[in-house]
Amino acid sequence: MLLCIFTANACMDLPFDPDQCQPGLSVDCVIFGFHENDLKVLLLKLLQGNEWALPGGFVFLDENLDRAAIRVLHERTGLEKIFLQQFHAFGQVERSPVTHAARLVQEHSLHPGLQSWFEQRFITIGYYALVEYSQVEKPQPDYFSETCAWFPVRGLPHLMLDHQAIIERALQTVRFQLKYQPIGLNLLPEKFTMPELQALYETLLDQKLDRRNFQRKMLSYDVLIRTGEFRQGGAHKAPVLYAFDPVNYEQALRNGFRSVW
Amino acid sequence: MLLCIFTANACMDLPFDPDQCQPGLSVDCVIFGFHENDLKVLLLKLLQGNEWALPGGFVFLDENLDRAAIRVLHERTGLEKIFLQQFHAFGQVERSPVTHAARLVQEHSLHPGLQSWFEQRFITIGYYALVEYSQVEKPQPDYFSETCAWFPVRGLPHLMLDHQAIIERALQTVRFQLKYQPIGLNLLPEKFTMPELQALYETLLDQKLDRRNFQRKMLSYDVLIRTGEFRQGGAHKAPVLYAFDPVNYEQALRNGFRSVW
DNA sequence: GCAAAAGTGTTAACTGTACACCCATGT
DNA sequence: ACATGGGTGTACAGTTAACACTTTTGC
Repeated sequence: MLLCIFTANACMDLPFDPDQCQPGLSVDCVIFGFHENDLKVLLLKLLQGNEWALPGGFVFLDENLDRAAIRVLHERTGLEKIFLQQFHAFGQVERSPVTHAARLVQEHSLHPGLQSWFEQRFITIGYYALVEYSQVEKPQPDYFSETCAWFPVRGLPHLMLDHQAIIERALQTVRFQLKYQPIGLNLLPEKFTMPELQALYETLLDQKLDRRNFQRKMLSYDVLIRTGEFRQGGAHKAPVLYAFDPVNYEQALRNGFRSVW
Repeated sequence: MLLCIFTANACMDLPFDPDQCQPGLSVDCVIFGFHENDLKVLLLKLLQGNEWALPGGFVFLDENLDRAAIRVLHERTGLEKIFLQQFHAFGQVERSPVTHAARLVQEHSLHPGLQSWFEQRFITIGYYALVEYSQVEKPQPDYFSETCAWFPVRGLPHLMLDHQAIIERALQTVRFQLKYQPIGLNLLPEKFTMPELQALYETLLDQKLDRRNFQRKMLSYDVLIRTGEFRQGGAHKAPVLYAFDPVNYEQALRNGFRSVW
């Protein structure tokens, strides 16, 4: 069977060689972007079908798991060196129904030579990324999809398989992290204002925060550097521009903000 | 190749049928127990060899990932319905060197019919469990091992592959959780005293805590029930026995102790 | 009675919350 | 001038940390 796929690939120019991939394993990336006070997720529209899916991919046999996730992210967004975190392995049997591959082939969304590969039972490792929306100029669809676009997390289209649940879980993880670890690096431009950072927190938490207390608490975490510059051109008083202190940020990521005991 | 293993299994009575397992995937359980103010981990000693390993296993094709972890835990400890949490997927290429299986066969630790199965590149999903030491009467070795025993986390033997790193990561996760979520259910007997709970925290954190402040803070989390009974027979004043409130405990697990924002 | 372990209480320092006030900018 | 967004300050409430005192038990 494996040999058969390999032969198929040799003559049909498939996008990847299943024989070179870890069987039954995939990575899926929940790529969050922040734009116009709205949290967005990057999704792919499958060829021919009406379903959308998370950017994902397979893991080459000689490729580290994290590397595979970074590769997927890079192929879709062109970004490198961004914050990418594994958050959960999804391994329910029901998440990869055998009928799924046949349907995709029928709808001409999938090359028949890959049907058996897609009929495997898959476990997927979920990663989430926080990227700066404006830096992603042209999201690239992959071999299986026709469009790549941002969607607000509160207005997602119909998603393939359990991808809705994967996004939910990623959001939950991000919200939890928000309480105890710093967040915002890679999700905001290099220099940003305190109100912009606050807007990010308010969006993620879905909750209004007090401007003045937010500023004080944020500064007390000691992960921000006041650049001395200001955001000019706004309609009102020019706000101070901050940047993250990479060293302290990293440390806070590891240890958490508070030593409760 | 797969057919070959299947045939082998049919005539050689192997402990599992590789054809019925998710290829290249395993689960490993870091089972923590608490005894004599010491945090222990349950390990298996491989047949013939001098190496120890985490209790682990493979995932049947029709078995949920979590189920597989629960099964492994149950087979080793006899315990059911215990707190088991997935914490990380380990997917470095280097973690499963191809030479490993050959060496095991050479040392007669592994049946030659399984060599090719073990030569795959494996991704393992790490789970950690917190169990009550005394409830595990007789830890059971599996097909590949001769002994099953507890080791103090500060005195581990030489471990197979990257199992040392897996334990480290599990410990780190538990310590982080300790700050923000309740812990101790399943790790302590049903009824326990405040000093016992404190000893658990001190062991996990590797740090002395103030007895009086600990008690107050712990009670403020509202996850403890004062049973009204006392631990008799000690050399000194009989301490109050507490139990966890299952409902509040569950809730605190989900939401964390503090709403920081 | 004493030492050691356990329960309860007090106070001062710190942290968080809810505001008030002032400054800069475009209309 | 004034509406609006932004920076800084203050006072009160709540929480935490440090430490004292009392109770119980075995020797």
